[in-house]
Amino acid sequence: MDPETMMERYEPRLIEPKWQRVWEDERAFSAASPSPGSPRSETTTYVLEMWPYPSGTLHMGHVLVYTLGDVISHFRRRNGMRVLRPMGWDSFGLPAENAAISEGGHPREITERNIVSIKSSMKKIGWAIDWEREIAAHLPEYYRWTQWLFLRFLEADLAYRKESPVNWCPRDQTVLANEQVKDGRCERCGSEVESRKLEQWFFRTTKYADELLESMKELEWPARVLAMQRHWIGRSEGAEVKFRIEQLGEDVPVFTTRPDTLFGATFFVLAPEHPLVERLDSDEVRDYVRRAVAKRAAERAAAAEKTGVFTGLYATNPVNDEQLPVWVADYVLLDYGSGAVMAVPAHDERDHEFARRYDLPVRTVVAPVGGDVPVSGAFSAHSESEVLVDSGAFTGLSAPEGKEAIVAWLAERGLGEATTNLRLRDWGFSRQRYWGCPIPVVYCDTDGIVPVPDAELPVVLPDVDDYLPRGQAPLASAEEWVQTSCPACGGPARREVDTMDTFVDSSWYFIRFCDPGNDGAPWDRAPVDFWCPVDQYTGGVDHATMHLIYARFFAKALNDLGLVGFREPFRRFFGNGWVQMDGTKMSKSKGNVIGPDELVELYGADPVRLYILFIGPAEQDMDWTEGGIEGMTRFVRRLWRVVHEVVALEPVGSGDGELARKAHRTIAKVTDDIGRRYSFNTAIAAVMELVNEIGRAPDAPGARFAAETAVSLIQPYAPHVAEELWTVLGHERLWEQAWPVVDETMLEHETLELVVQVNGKLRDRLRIPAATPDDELVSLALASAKVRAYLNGAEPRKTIVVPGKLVNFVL
RNA sequence: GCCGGGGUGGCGGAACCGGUCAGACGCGCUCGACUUAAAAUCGGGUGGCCCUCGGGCCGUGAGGGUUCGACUCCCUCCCCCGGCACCA
Repeated sequence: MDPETMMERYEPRLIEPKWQRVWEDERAFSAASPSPGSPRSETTTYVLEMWPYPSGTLHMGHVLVYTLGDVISHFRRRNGMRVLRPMGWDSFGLPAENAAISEGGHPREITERNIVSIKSSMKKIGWAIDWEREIAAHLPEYYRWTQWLFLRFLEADLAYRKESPVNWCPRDQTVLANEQVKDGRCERCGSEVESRKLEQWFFRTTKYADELLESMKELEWPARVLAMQRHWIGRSEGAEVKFRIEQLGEDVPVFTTRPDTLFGATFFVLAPEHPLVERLDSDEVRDYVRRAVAKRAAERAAAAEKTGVFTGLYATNPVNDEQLPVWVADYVLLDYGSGAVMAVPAHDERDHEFARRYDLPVRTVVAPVGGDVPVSGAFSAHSESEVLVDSGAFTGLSAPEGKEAIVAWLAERGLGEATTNLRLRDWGFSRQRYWGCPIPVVYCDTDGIVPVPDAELPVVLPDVDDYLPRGQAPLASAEEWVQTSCPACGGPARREVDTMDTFVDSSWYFIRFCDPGNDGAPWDRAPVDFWCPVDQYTGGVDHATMHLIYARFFAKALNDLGLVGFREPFRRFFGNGWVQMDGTKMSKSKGNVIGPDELVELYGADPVRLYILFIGPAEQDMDWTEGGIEGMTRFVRRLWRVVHEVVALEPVGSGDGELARKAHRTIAKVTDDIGRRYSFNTAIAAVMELVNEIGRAPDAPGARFAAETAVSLIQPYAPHVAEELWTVLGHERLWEQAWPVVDETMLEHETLELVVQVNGKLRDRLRIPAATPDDELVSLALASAKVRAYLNGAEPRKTIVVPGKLVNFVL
């Protein structure tokens, strides 16, 4: 192909590899480490997207999230900021292990092969990534420090081991965190989750529950994500009240958010799994419990009817010494509150339903002021404006006063106290699988749980022959590895064979990026203090109650351990939507799946990058269509042509005409859309408008300025073609050029359209000089023949003037 | 049920603080130019209804309201998506 033709046609295959090579040679996007002691400043910025799991190929979701991050990082760099924008691999986890099981091979080989392939795809899209900081969770030089951090958590009692009922996935043969169970099913494979009692490792996430809620107000995160976290943590205010069961010699605590209704309690309920239930000597109760426990959680939740059985026991209501029959019922959950409730059927819907079914009394104790006490047996929802009735010495108090007074009365007598309850559970992170970070402890008959000394890290994941999960961790079969000596006494000991949840790896990876090569510590404080916390984090909202809570927990814990200087890891978070291809119905079996590699091959990286952000608002789900990408190719070609036309015609001067004004308005719009509004689609539309206008008058004064502006503004989205056209325009190194600056005086049109309304209806539009003083607008409007026709000689009752925009006459 | 987000042309979407006949930008469709022809490209048109071709009326899920003026604010309701769900 001769040079002439190359100049005339847009050829992504030629220009994209060319510029990718230049950036690599120039180390254009490598973030230099800060010099010792250099302080973090306003112009330091850490831009990060959630690191990918290295599955075989990229998908369009990756294209969206990393292009988004790319636009932000280019934009910030060109606005004079020093940008850290790294990439790494969340490379431990089940898919590689499952692939090893079904196809043979080692998860490590599969993972590393995938990394090579996915990285090469990423490079072809031309993302501005600092590849010199690449890290991977599965490498010993990374997981050594995951283990090291675990040991610090263990020392600080932020990690502990206990037996507890856990979510068990029968298919993946492993424990799942609560966060990984959706609708009673395994989030990953969809199997129905079972409950098992196992010894497990936990992180004490609940210790930070209050702070996790409280510091949300510092975060610039989408409301939906914060709402999800708030609900997940589920803090509720109430009281713990002790009910004595004399026959068992026990004080049984219950949690209630309605201590004001204590006088309305008419029975008492224990969860079927409650420890006290085991002590009951009744065939009827044992039989009921067996059936209730056998039901899986999902079935129990879906059950239409609440069921239960009377135990023959009575519990004493501490406020009036009434004897309440004790029932065992499946609607009470063991793992919330204390696993027992006081039942107030008049003021709790569930208790009411149960009371109706088993014909238990319903006693109203809260009623509207001055109103009638509801008919006995009715259910009444709570209202803050109601007062206590039939409540002994507390009768007549308002509901909030009653709450306070009753709790105070209980507290004085040691019968209860104000407390809060959480829905959040501690994070169980033991996994009975192979491809994860080994937990660095040993079990010794004499010394119990003994941490592996720091000097012996990493505990290297040994090779095993058989990854097939059998309910015990595959590592248990590596007998030589398992047998070790106790670091404390030197006697025989066995290694922990469970591995860590991969969310542990991803709870601290963003810190490691600041000091990726450190082999003496997980990180040094200086580079971390310089870059962290992450200023702009981007990823899927599906991680709202998993990764995004775990990482926040880690930041707080690491800060308390004195290891980092921040307590929130991600100041701003943007949650991107899902990408579907042609209405989700693409499938491998139909052979109509087109991946990013083929699209880049077919259309070029720039049109793909542009289109993924042009489809719609990036926070919404979107649908990729073939037709849409072709439109984007047309736009890039039009830009290409327009720039060459402008260069050939050599329009004189920057001009102050409409084209230059349009360019300045576009700068303002694009800057605001990218920098403040996260409105990536409308920024592209604005540049399209500008290019369309240049195309209509490529020889007009200001055309050259407008063309340069268009190329400069589109660079974060389409860096290859922008760089190429920048050289056509006679410049170089666009990626490090300052972002265009708006001339405020150029934002207005030379003339503007004055809208004239009569009674709010548009009746005429007048083109007037932009500089027309406001007080002349009315007389100009009145001069309009059309307007006079509508006024019909009448004097306007009222005249509204919006400067520079409209005049409205009200008759 | 509770919490969060939405309902705008044939389609994706725009309208940012209540103010330029709502519909930017793009897709699709359509007419035209170029071509032997097609593709590509370029130019015009494209919310609905009526029309004497000047324009008129209606129109942002439904119904009310506030306002000179409402896609935008308030009330009532319907529908869709996401999260949680016997959480006491």
